[in-house]
Amino acid sequence: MISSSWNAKLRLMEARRKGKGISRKLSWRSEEDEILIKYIKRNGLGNWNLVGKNSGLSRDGKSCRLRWLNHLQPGLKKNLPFSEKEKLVIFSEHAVLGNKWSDIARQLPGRTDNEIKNFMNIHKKKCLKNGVISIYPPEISMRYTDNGTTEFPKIASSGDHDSVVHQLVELMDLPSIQNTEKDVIDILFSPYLHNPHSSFELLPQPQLAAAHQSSNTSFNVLSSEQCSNLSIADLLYSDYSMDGNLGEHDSIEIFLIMFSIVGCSSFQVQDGKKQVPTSVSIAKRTTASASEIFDPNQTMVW
DNA sequence: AAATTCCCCAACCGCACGATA
DNA sequence: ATATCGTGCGGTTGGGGAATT
Repeated sequence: MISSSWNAKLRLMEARRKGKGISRKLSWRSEEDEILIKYIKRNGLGNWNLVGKNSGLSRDGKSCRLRWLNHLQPGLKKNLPFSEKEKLVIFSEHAVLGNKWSDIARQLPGRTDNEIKNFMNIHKKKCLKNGVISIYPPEISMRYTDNGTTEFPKIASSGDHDSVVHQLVELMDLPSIQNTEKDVIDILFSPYLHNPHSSFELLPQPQLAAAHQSSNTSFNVLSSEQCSNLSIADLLYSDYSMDGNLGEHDSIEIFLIMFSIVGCSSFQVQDGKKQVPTSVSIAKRTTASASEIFDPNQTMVW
């Protein structure tokens, strides 16, 4: 067996020879793969830290685990591009689950979470580059827009605000309230604003505005017109945030629902009157998924 | 042909969570 | 109740090959 410390030395020397200093990332070599495979065949899967210590590899348990799961375990469809069917599953699941890569991977035998994550990240990047607003194919997006034929509840968006809010209250089975927008927003928000374990980060407006200015990648600001053409899933799971003045006829229902799911960094109630929020920013979603928030028995189905 | 930029993927990092001592 | 350990997850980074200049 090749001494692992000697291996490490060789690689260090190689890195120095290349003039790049010491690399932080060390690619796995075929000899290392063989050692790991042999070790697991002999000892079975168990304590990864012990694998790191006892296999003779100069790798920690985490690194061994990752290598095994993503590259060495049997049954992986390595080097096979995603089929169209697999892509559809990814988009479809992502539209519902968001960045729950491991959950999505469980729907696709032979695929790993890392693979799927890379695929979606590259896909999102391409969409952004090509000016494609929706990251989902039309057949997926359709399910989550109010023009779609399924699942997502329809609310007349052309109605006056009170009627829209009233519909929303009925739809969400909210307790009887005055049905003003402010009341609705208060109710939708309260679990997140007052829950110490809330997974939503609420950015103050100036902070978000500063983030917009200082970053050209992490925030992609959409006009409200663009927003109203997007599916809910896009709004939730792509890297968009919204910032801007909402007009009278913006899709208030989308925003109200989004407030409840995503969290809203700020809204204004002007002159104490009920008003469509005039200045809205949506903070980035972190962990909770829509299905965790809504009772599936309720009218709203995702 | 050489230098530079782009892009993809593998590897790493930090954090959260559950089990156990 | 608390500390520690092992595991799993999602976000991010860097190496290196491909494409472009």
